[in-house]
Amino acid sequence: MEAARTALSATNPEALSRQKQQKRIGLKPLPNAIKGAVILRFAPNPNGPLTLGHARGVAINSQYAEMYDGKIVLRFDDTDTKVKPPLPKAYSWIEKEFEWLSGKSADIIIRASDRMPVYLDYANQMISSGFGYVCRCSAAEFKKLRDSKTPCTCRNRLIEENLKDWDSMNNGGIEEGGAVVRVKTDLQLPNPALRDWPALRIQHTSHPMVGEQYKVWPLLDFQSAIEDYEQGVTHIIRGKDLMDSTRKQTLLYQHFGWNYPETLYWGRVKVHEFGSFSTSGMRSQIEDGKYSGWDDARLPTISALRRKGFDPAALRDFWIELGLTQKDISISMQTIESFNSSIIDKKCERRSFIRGAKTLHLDSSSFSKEPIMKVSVARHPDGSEIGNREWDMDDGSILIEENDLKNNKIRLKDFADVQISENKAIVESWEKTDKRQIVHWLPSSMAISATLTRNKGDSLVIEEGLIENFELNEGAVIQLERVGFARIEPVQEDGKVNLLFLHG
RNA sequence: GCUCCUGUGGUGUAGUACGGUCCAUCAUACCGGGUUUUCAUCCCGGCGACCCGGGUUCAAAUCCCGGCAGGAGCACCA
Repeated sequence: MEAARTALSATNPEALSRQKQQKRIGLKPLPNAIKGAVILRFAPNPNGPLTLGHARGVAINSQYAEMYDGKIVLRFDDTDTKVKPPLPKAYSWIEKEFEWLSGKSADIIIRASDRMPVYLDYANQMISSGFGYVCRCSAAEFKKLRDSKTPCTCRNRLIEENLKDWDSMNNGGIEEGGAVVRVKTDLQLPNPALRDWPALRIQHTSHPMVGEQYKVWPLLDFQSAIEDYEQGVTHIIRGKDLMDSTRKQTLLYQHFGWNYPETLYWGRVKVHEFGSFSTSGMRSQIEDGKYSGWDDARLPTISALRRKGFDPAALRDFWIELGLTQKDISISMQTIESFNSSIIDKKCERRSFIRGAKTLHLDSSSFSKEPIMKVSVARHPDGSEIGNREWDMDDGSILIEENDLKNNKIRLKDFADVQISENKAIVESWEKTDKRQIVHWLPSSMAISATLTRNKGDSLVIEEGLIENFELNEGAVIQLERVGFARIEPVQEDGKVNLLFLHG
């Protein structure tokens, strides 16, 4: 060690006196990014609303857009009508969710299905120029040929013949599965996924947005590549499962003489509590009635998180802290919740919620002749939310949780030390005099019945209780004292208050 | 099978391009303590990691070689 130091002091003395390592804050710089000239895109399939996983794409892309004064394109990749067909309502849901998550709407919004003429035109160019061809082989036949690096018989036909087949693909003359358009690549490429990859295929099913006017639809690798070029996208950030897609698209760009955008990847994310996010899986389970809708509290959708009361800034902070690593990771909702707590705690008012209520009669006779009529407690302990909640004591009957009756000397929070004796709570002191347990409570006259729903794994647990009837505004996120955060759901016909548990 | 990616504490993450700043950053979780009229918040302390093996070097988390482990793609899905 000493020898190393002396060697160092001779050759590289400044190395001995540098600062301690700090953690980099925020996202690392984008490669080759010019401020003001960055164009990013977020391209979901509108087969359902956004999930927690999509939030990563929104958060990171919009953060980079902000860092570089760039633009962000929201593009609906809706070119599949069979496997993951578009859900018409999802388009506007996604636009709104994007806006909610990023705090502003996308700079440009486009639907691939509206851009079909562009894609078909490029496909036509590709065939006319000879770097694309119509392949009539079945998928299975082609796979065999591809694996042995041999061209299929369709590959070397004349351009005129290809154009003729292209026309009949487009006018419905060829059945679904009867032909695809392939991009010519080097068949000796070591990566089998890249050899003469398919760019467009036939779908005769009706598209929910544009109907039956197109018989040929581009696949993701082609549509996305063309559209990125058309929009001038400079940086693509996508999952690393799409690495081969980048390589395929780069080959296509070479044919067209274009430069491929800078591309960055992230790894797969699982959340302990939810597993992975499959929009189509959720969709079928909602249709089967297993979940009440996309905002069912058990689902990892943005709509469910929003309904529970997550703050979009917490979601953003969380994803930006995770950054852009290519590692496959498994994270816990607890981490997201702690981001959320730190944002919402200071602005959530407190309310008392009593489960398993036990009625006691308050006896303050040894302190005052007159019964106590009013109690005033803070909306928030730190005064971040200024003001008080005014409680009307009425006949002096109060409620506490049965669980809190284990001790017979307790402190009613913000009120009095009491001794429990049968059904009486006898006031011993107004001031806090000892270390006895502090419990939350409520005058009976302030109580209104309520339910608290929380998701435990894949089930919903509903607790009945009584909530403090003081400014219960629909949609507000409040902190139930000694319970946790919850959001007030729309009031039902029976007047009952429904609370949806957020987290502790 | 072919192709590609990734391995830093319980979970994430910084540092790796150009080896010394690193007895390795920060957060979260957990444990302990303090403040507080909530089991909330806040504060303090603790805990605990460079996948393995070689090599190069005065010096390796960082470079090289070889293993091992995990993940992804090879769809007429996105």
